[in-house]
Amino acid sequence: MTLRLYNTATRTKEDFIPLQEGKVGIYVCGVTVYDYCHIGHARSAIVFDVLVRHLRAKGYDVTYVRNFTDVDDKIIERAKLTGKDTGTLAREFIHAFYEDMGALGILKADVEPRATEHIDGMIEMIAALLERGHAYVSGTDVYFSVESYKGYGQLSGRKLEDMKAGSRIAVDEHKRHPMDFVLWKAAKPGEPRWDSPWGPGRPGWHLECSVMSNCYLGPTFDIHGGGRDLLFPHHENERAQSVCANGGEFARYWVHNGFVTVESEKMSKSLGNFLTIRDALKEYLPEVLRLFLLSKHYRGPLDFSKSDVQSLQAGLVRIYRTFQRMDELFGSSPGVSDADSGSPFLDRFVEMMDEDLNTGGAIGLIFEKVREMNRVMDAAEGGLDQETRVALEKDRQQILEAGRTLGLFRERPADFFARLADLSPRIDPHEIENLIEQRRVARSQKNWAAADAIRDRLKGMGIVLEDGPRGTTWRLDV
RNA sequence: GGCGGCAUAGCCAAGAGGCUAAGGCAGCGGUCUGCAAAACCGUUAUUCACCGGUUCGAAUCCGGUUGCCGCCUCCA
Repeated sequence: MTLRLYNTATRTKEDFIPLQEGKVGIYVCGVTVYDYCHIGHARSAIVFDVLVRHLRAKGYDVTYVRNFTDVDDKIIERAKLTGKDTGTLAREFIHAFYEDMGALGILKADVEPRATEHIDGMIEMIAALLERGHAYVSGTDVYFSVESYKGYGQLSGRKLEDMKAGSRIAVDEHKRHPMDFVLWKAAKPGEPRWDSPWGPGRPGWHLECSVMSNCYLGPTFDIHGGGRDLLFPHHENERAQSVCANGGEFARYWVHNGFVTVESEKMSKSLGNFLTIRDALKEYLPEVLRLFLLSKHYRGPLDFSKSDVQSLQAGLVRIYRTFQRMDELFGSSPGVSDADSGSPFLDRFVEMMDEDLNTGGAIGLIFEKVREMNRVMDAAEGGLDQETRVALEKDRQQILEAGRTLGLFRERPADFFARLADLSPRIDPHEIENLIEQRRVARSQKNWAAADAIRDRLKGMGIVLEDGPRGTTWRLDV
């Protein structure tokens, strides 16, 4: 089966055929490390994490490159504000990035280069662009000339003439064309600087991705990813530089993820709805966020609303409850040889994922499977025969397999529910156990009124009781 | 002003020419239970923003209308 990917460059879904059979090179624009990552960064990271996992599950040998932008105007500005030097600031937020993304189960990329490690390569690329007539020195800076590249605008689907007419482009006397962009920027006093043939300064933002992708993946590679907003100007500029300097095709498939809004509003610091990953993790479990962010197709916009996240949480709870029920029924893992191939469920799952990463549809499949498993367990009230046990375990293994691609179901059910309970710190297990014991006594005397009063009291505390054959258990009402 | 996207039940969301329009959440009825909870069963869109067109056949393709949204400036 062939993966089909929507290619922003052609605006159509295409069969994914890698440059070299069996191998995939993918470059994803990472973050600028001057602040904590927000839920939008999380979506992007998860989308490409899932893309890479899916490619690997399909047997591809993937080289995944994701950069850190650790020199940039915003970092310099933030460093000034906090009195730190830019290197320290960048290191701190790279550390925070790993903490946040690690919590969300996002795998590390194979190569995670930092812009400041590739200054030499950037200087070389600027020299090459100057030599080929695609760049010019103006004052203390070096600019890329967009008019020197006839393909400029092709990727994002715009024409230079249209952009010239746009009123939002600031006129800059140093530029030959308003859309020309800086390749090398002279350092002002106190700013980080590197020596170059054009004087001390720092590279322009777009340059690093051109240099690093070329360094690790070559002048032509398979997939380039990033947020929708990076399409223009960043990706357009990146492509222009790379094609002009290296002569390759640059990226063959462009994959862009849609934006996250919060309660229907775009995240912005002025609105105060800037939701960081670490804040979101105070309220929701990592897998709840992950499931939520994957519940909708990656290309569309996604609104992060409390009620929608909670409805996905309720669904995830049901899935884990099913796993827990199996554990109770026959221990944590009876061990099933996964040798037997031929799984209609996994075939359908892969088929869904192959269709431009239809994670929403794939999740639907998982829920159907979960219902089927519960049905089987309901039916086998008296006890499970060996055949049924094996079938159930096989089902579980298949869901876990699908979960490995989505980065879900990594927890043991007991841990999942414990962590869920930990998010509500107000509860006192001793008090609850005590009340349950009182209720047990009342129930044994068939004093239903007293028993129900206790249950109502716990209900008011957000605790739900479940009376089972082996006594009463409690859980948080979710 | 330029370019692009989206509109499917109470909410979220798959489906991209033809089997009864996935799935989740919420609701309602039922099985189970002392009563509940959980789980399961049933139920909730004769219809996919609106109007035309193409077709034997359209939620899916084409044109138009309306309404949201994004990018065009640093941004995942």
